[in-house]
Amino acid sequence: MAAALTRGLTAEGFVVDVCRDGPSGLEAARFGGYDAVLLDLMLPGMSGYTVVRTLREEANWVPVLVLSAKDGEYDQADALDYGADDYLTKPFSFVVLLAKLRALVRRDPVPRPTAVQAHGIRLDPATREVTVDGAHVELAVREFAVLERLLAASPAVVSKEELLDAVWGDAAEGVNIVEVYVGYLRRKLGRERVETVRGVGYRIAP
Amino acid sequence: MAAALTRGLTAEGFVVDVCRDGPSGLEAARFGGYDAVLLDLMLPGMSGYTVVRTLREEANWVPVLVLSAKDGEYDQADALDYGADDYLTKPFSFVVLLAKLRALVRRDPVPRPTAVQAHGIRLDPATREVTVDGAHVELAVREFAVLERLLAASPAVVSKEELLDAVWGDAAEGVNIVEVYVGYLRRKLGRERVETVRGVGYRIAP
DNA sequence: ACCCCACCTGAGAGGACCCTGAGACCGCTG
DNA sequence: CAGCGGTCTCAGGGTCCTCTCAGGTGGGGT
Repeated sequence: MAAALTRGLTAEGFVVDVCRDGPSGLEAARFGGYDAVLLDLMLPGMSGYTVVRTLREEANWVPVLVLSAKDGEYDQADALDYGADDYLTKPFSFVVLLAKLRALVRRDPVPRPTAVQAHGIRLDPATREVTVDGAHVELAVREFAVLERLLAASPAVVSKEELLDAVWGDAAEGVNIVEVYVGYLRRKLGRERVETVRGVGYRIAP
Repeated sequence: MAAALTRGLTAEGFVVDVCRDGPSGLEAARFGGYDAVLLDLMLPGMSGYTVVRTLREEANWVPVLVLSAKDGEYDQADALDYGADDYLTKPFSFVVLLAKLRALVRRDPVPRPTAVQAHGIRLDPATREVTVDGAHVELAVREFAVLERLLAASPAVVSKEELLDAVWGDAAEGVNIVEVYVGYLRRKLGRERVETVRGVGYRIAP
């Protein structure tokens, strides 16, 4: 199959390198400077999951398109949560593969971590897990949403109005509810983690 | 289905607005300031293709996740080529939808306006951080606004009337308040940082 | 040398802004 | 039904920002 894909992609104008096992693919992705990686999940030596997760942990955001015979829905979700950008199940159409590949290459190579992280606070949108300096913290849905917004903006300051709009939507009443939830967050994360910028809003403490 | 999705996404902490036809959806996407758009291809009034293509032609790059009962391979390719960011075919798994949506939302971090800087004074509008020769300085909202204006104009001189108009607006009373706030700034930044040009105004000292 | 006027500043009133405890409401669970 | 966790409103109280005012200072023109 690697040979067939190489032929097809080359005919479409792509320049293709092939690796035949996990470790060598990881090595190539690390240092090859590729525009995109086409990754099979079933690899000798190292699973595709491990490859993509390792890359992301190393802050390598090369676009990864995962390719697999598996088709359980949770496999897709898993691959995406591990940091893959897109997913194709075999048997797949070459036309679709081309379209997805082009879409990936078009994208800006901006860092896209699966988890948001700043100043000791880690938040994983997929698993709803939040840790502060490694310690696990339980958050309610609203609290989680507020923290997510603050982390996404960090180190910038987020106004109460923006938080209100992002978390409560247009039907929001007043900004006091934001103050209350920031209070809840401080109680759970630690008093100093969320900083008030008087007259402006809140931010994650540096 | 819209109701079911709204319920599910709301439970996950998303804020959801629903539009039931193409034109109203397009309008909402244009002006709603959304983090992402979930778009069905089969819409009354205007096809989803048209919606996403129109948005892209208007240079609106809001992330779009297309959702459709169609499953021909060319539909997927078409949607992606029209500018959609990702694609899901019905019936789809809610877990996968969530994963894809999160991947889209975290894609592009908000572009931060760059910091203003002049003669040892650095001011970052996003983080509201002000440093003088590297030392951090705390400023109130009004003080910040005055300094921002002075820095933006630097090395030019800014008249009191212009500062008054820029910071206090039309309802301004007298220029003495400007003098008072320049005094506050000098106290915090250092006496020599803001220079008085008698009869004209103020400027950042060279 | 003198004086006028632009500018500076300390004091203090008032209030905007923010935090928080108490409690109502709701849906879920045992 | 009682208990509980999550959500939200409300009012009281503390902090510090904002602005006014009046008196002081000094530059520069005559």
